[in-house]
Amino acid sequence: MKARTRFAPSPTGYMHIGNLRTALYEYLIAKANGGDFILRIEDTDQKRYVEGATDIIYKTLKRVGMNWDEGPDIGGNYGPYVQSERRSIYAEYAHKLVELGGAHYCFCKQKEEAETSDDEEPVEAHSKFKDPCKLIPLDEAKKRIAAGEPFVVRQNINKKGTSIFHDVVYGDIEIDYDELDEGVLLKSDGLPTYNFANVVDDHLMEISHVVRGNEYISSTPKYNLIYEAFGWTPPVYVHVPPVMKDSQHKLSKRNGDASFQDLVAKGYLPEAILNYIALLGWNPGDEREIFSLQELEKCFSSERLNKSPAIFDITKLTWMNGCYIRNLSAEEFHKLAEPYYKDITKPLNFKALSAVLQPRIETLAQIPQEIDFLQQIPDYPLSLYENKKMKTNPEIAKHSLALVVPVLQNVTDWTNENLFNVLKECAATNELKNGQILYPVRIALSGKETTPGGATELAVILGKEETLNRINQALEKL
RNA sequence: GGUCCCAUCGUCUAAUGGUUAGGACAUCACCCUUUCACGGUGGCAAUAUGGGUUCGAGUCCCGUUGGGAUCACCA
Repeated sequence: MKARTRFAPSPTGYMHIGNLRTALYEYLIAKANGGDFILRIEDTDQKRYVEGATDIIYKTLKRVGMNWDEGPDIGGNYGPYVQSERRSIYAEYAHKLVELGGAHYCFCKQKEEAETSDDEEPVEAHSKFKDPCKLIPLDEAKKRIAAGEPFVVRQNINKKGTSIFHDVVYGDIEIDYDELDEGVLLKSDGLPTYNFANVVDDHLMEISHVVRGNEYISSTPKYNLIYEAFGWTPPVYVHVPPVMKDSQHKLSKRNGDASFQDLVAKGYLPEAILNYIALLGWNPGDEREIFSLQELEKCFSSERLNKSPAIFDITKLTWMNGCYIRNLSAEEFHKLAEPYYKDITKPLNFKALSAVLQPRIETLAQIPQEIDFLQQIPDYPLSLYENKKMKTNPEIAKHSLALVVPVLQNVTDWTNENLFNVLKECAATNELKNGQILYPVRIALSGKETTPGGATELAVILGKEETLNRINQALEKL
């Protein structure tokens, strides 16, 4: 049987890395056996709704290539795919569940009111089978509802003993029914809680595998009770451990941790981010680490999912991003790098610049600091010309640069290879070490101790005119 | 606090009860080299702890410690 999985985010803001990883695993479970991946928006909490959040969800999934087979924007046979549009469905099933004995109507005070009153807390009473509303005969409850009294539908936990369920990641889990709360299923605003909407939707949409954070483990028996009351079959559960910021804290937007779009803005490639998070809690069983989404589809197995939390390590992501950057074709890289050249108004050889940058950077955001000297040469101290290994100092530099100027003026084939040969020749004929020519030239062209590319590469990027300008400038300075 | 879950290098992780406990990132050293990178070679580095079971335990069992989760008209 083909798997059907769903990604069911609530539109509360940015795309968390942890959520994206959950979506990835859901997508992969579906695609690993040719199944369908469904997108469902869980917007039953109107207080938390953020305008534009669904758009971010769409864009992110599309950007990483996780295309959904059914969803709010493209429809499908199990719609609607937005929970707020399914309101009547939940109400119908909630009332049905009451009839089936799986829930009851409750007229108790709302939580906020209860907290402000100084009497004892009715909230506590609910958790231990003491809800007075359970004793209200169904007929009477219905009359009160008909009379317009506000109500919620609350789950019945009548079972005793232990509940056992199987989880793909954690194995068999036992939880005592006494630990379960009789939680609200349908709120007084008529909208369902997650606890209820999920069960109803997952069943109606024929979801086969439910992937979610392991914080839901302890409430899973409650969901199973609802499935049971309706006579439905529960899905296969895949609870995944959280993605951590450090050993103590989850990665979370609230703590200001990076979201997917933050990382993209910091110069990380979506493909690299996806690849990295796939490995946060999963491994292929061999030593491969670089995977495209298509490759993951082929080798993913939920059996290899890890039980323990994984710390998000930006350093390793950065390394992996560097791998992806180096694997880009020169054209692809140039296209991605170009926006970062926007502050340079000089007519440089930008293709050559990209070529020199590509093997040297790990994130696109590193570009500006690498190329800051191109627009304008910084004010640098003459001591930069001092270099033991290159056997050079300001005096030698002055001598070398003076020799180089007429040589370069005669060069017509302004390529790295030719320039390198010409300068080496210049060194040889003047009985100088290569470094004694090349090092000063590089400093003269950049004013920096370290640069992306060597002297001749910089010369190609700057062009003949600017190169000679900068060398002459240096000579004056010396 | 009750309950549930987790525990291998600093980090991500591998290891049918039998391996010199493997790989990757980071780090260090060296090589390559027109600086810096890239690339290459090598080094450092882990089974939280105490008991069992077993000829043999990272692996199975129990305790301890540490960490996380959950106990909402949030998801």
